[in-house]
Amino acid sequence: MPELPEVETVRRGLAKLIIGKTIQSVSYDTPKGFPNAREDVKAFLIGASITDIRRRAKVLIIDLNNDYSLLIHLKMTGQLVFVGDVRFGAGHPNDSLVNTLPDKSTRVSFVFKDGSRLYFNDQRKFGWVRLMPSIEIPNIDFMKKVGPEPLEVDFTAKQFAERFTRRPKTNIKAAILDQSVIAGVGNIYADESLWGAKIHPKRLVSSITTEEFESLYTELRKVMNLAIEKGGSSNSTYVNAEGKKGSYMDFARAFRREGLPCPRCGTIIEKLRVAGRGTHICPFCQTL
DNA sequence: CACTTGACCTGTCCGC
DNA sequence: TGCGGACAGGTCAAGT
Repeated sequence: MPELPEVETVRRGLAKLIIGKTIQSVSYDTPKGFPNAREDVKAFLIGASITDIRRRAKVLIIDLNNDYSLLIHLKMTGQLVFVGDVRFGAGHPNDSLVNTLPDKSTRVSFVFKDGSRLYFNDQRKFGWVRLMPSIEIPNIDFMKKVGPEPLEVDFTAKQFAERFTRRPKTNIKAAILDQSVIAGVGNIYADESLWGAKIHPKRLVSSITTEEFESLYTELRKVMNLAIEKGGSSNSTYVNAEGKKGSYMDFARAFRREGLPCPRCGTIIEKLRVAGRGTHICPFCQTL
């Protein structure tokens, strides 16, 4: 799923909906949905209140008032959906999804003291939730190796290009998907930004010029900011914290547009496989 | 070591 | 309709 813009959309939605709420009960499947639940997580969760919701790369961090935090990764099909009042039932202004939860892909359910609920749904079961002391978060392997946040205001094009020097012999698409190079980029926004910068995804990193890195930096930030503005991309399962889809796909220029004309030159967009992922390019604008 | 490929799961879509 | 295979927003472990 969910890449940086989708996770950020969920974060913003949840921040408005659940900060300050107190957990009354929690249920989960183990070990898939909640791998460390065996460590008696309920003792730390029940009675705790949510103080903040942060994001690092594609990981959501829900801070509790007892110095513990929940880390959540949505992977491909994860959803975090808040249901304000289950008594509304059919006819509630929210999308129908909130009226049908929990369902067979629900992996973790939180019930708050006011009766509202938060569901972690994940069709493919790749996602996870973990509880850990907040102070230990920076020490986990992922946080130690993950690259910089591309939308930070003080993150420059020069810093962006410098990050890629660690992967000189791979192709640019594999490098931009590598979370240790840049945080939060996934398949959609890799394709969209490479199209914007007119760079073929199979180009070797070592062949990319300074000007091309500057263009890729600009396009990536533009595309991700637009995606956040549009509430993310919903190909199939992605929804925000209120169960609603994002509309970035209406603005996509290459991703999943094979067979359609390039918005820039009219050449038909092609689909190929790069770094093991479906990849979409304009064969006229993006050449090897 | 750097890089690439398969595995993890369930569901859907497409061709026969 | 049914069945098989490919594929899907991500990341690891295991291969080369």
